[in-house]
Amino acid sequence: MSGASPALTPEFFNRPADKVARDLLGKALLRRRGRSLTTHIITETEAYIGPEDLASHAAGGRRTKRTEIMFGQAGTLYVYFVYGMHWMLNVVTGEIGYPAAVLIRGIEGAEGPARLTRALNITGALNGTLARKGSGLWFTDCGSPPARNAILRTARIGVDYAGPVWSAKPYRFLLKPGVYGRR
DNA sequence: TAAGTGATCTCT
DNA sequence: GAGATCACTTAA
Repeated sequence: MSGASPALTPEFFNRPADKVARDLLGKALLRRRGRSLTTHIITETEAYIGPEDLASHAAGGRRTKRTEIMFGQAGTLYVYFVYGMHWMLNVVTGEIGYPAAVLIRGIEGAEGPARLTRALNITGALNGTLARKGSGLWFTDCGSPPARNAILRTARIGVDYAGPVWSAKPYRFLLKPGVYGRR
């Protein structure tokens, strides 16, 4: 259960973002820095889905230098800087030309989107790279997927600016406490 | 509950 | 160029 498992492919990510977000729970995030390789179970994700999604950076189909990545190849890493101090790690999903991504919000041992990027030393240097084995960061299967009743769905965090409808969408996914040794 | 921190985007 | 905003965390 480590770098030996095959990496999740662009095909895995070329699906609706909410499905990808759900399926990433219990998967492994692998980080290589020099000779060190670490493996981390994903415990929390959020989906940002398409031009209609007012919580998304690409809401309204907005294409800027920053959001351009979200329109690109599924499986590409989207890493951006926010609040003057935090890096956020996302993976692009869906067809090229359709802006969508999944925010990785938590891994076992580092719950919280900024905490995990700090723990794994993830920065904008990874922005725009394809997540694949041999790059600095990629994903693998990690045993059998969690049971459906081990997964919680809630509204997304910190997206009140999106208005009542879109901030309430149940696009946040997390493993129930106790699953995969999570406390 | 509020401060911290700086890139990014939208107006002039 | 100026001003607002921000997919968060920490310390109180």
